[in-house]
Amino acid sequence: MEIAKVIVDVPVKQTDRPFDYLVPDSMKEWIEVGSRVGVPFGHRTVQGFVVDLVPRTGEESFRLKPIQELLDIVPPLSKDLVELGEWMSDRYASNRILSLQVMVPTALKGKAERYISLGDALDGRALDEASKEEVLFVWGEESAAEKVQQDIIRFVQNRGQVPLQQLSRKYPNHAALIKKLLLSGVLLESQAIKDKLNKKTMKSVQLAVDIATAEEALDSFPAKAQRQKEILSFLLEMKDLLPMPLKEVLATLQVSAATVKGLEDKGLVVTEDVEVFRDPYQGRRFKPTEPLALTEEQQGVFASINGRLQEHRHGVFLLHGVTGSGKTEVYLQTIQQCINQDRQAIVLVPEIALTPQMVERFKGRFGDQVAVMHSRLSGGERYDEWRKIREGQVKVAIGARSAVFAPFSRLGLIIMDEEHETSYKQEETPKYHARDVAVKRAQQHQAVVVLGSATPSLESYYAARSQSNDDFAPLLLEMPTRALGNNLPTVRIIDMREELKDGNRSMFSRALHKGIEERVERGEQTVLLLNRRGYSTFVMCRSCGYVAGCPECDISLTYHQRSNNLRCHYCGYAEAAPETCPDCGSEHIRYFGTGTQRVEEELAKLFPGIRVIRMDVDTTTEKGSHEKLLKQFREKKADVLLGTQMVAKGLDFPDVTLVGVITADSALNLPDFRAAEKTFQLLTQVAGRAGRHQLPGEVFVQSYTPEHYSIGHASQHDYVSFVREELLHRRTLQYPPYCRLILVTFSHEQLPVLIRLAENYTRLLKEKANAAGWLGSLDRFSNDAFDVLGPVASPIPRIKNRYRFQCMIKWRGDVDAIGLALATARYMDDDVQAQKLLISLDVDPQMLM
DNA sequence: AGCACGCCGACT
DNA sequence: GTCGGCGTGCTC
Repeated sequence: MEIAKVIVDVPVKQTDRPFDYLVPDSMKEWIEVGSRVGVPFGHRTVQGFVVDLVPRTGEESFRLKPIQELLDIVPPLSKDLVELGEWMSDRYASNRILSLQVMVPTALKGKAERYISLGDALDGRALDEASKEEVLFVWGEESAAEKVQQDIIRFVQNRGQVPLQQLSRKYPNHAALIKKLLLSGVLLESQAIKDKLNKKTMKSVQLAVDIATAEEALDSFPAKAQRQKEILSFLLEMKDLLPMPLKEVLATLQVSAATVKGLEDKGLVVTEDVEVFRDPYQGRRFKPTEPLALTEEQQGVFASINGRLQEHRHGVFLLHGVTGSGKTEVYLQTIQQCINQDRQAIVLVPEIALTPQMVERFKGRFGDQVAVMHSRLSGGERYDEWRKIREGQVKVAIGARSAVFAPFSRLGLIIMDEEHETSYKQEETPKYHARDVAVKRAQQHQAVVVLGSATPSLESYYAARSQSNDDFAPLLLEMPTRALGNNLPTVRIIDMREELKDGNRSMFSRALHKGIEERVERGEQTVLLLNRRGYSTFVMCRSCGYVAGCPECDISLTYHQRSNNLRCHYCGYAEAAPETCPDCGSEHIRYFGTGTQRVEEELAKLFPGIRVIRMDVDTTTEKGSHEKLLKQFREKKADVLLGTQMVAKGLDFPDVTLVGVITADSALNLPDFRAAEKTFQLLTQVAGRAGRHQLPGEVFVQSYTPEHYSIGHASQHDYVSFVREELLHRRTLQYPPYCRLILVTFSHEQLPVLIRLAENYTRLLKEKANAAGWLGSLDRFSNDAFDVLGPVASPIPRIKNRYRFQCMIKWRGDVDAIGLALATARYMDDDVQAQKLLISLDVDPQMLM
């Protein structure tokens, strides 16, 4: 007999440790590390994951409870994923259960359901014979309730087991009665874990006898059952594709289900429920693609990566390639090598719904060996794609952040495209960065990681260049030229202050205006980008300066045209859009922030008859709408594609010869040390959208701060110079990559309490760091450093009526900053409990809000 | 997180 | 005298 260590699904720190359970003999062969189980926990049943199995030692085990149920035949997690989960919990200060849960589809987050069955107070005897008197005797009740009691008991008896919910729904006014029946032992309550959704099945037809017998039967078939004969001969023809969905048989042969039933009665075929995989790409055809001949540059990069792959040795590569340099083809051919080794590959993309073209290329090359993990898939679709991976039906998984956990058993390669994207960092617990998880997973599997980008994050680039960072030091590979040999487009920066000075108050500069005009005349296309990061359409009164804000969060409300209301981004609060100022009654209330709708209106005014496709949150909420809009644009059903960031990513249209950025600098003023980096990345990326094919491209960037180095270097396509300048700033201010950050956020309902506790925390942290001899070394150029800034009010100082303060830890080298930050939070457990303080840690934060 | 146990107010 | 309010503490 073994003991299983189980992490239970109760995400609080008191239970954030393994609990011991006996493994019943019946499950002995089936329970593994990574199994999902239902266990009795306190007075209820909860779901948990087995993280270890140890031999039973004796005395202690008589106090242990046994595992109640095993929830899957194939364990959803493997040993290496369980280890990875533990690593994540340590690294990102997360509960163990949350780290494990994030690795499996949400469909497997089961919850206990209560069931009612007949208890032994009736001793199994039929109700009519024995129990009527007995039951009544048990509670000594009379007539009125009598009938209902009998009803309930019969109901349960007939079904054996009834979900409590169902029973309560049927007898809504008799909760007390049910309770009594439970107490007296007539009814019995049990609990079992129920998954969020079931496997989808489909009625299918299969031969019930072997081929020879079936053929024999076919020859001697009674003449009057011609239809049945047709079916049987069809099934024999299709014998390699059995079982075949019943629907398909009926549709192909134009027969009815009754005919099939006739065959079934003869014992020649059977119908059965066969598990089907929902395929979100079903019926879609992907143009097959053949490997392209690599350029010399691509060949060199491919050789480096493939060399390491063939050695079955872990390695990380940072592939810095300009837009259009053909990174994807390198990925594809590397993956082919990986598949040839009978190993599997993961492809990570920032947000898969935004890059349908990428999916098409992978599906086109590898067909149904590819599983796609979309954020817009339904829970069931997601689960099915995941099972294809777990059950070894596919060789390649492509998806966003969480695809890094794709449960492959022989992982050979992880590719992360657009490595610099912030969406790789999860903002909810566990706040992991897919890049770091990818490196860790690859280490476990002796696999290769390829980080690709035209604008690598400063962290990765610096680590690659200096080769000093011991955490991970990727090897730098460069692809500086475009694969098709065409030039990067000319970028022209337009000073909007000059435009204003010359009396042009429109949002389009004269140059951009002329550019669009020319494209429309020539039948070429234009992409217009509105950089709205940190921007929103807020409501302000021009008379008194009133700004509509959320009553529970200190943040301005966003105007939504479609529903004509104002909404809070953070808590969902909504109110009707005012027509007059609620404060002073003035009618001069205006909606600010240049929305895409306003640009669209302006375009329509300036260029009568122009066809515009607008792509923003308003027009892309529907499933598949994104793809649809892009398809329309590709088919030249519009002259202009107008949108926010989402138009900048990975799109490739042959007839786009002009890209316009309406306001390049709207992100530059944000309180974020990465503002310049983000601006540079966005501009570089959008500039890469133009002139990728035969036609030469042109890019116009409108800006109010054209002298800013991020705009200047982006216009020259000069990543290296930008990095040099940006690194100087980062070093001066001591920001990543020269140190690492931990953001500690405190929240509480009362401001004074919050401030006191936040200050306590910071003071404690400093004391401990001081005692360890770490503190204050940040300014000096020492290898080890630790410093704490704050506490200060968070950039959003109140959310859902809780005030927020934060402090920032900067550290580097050989100090256990994460451990210390966590230990200090634990030290304040009493306050957390008694004062209802919340402390949250974000290791290596991407957003400082 | 749940859920039970436990100790003090407004009701038959 | 009882129903029930939610504070406190535990869960293999």
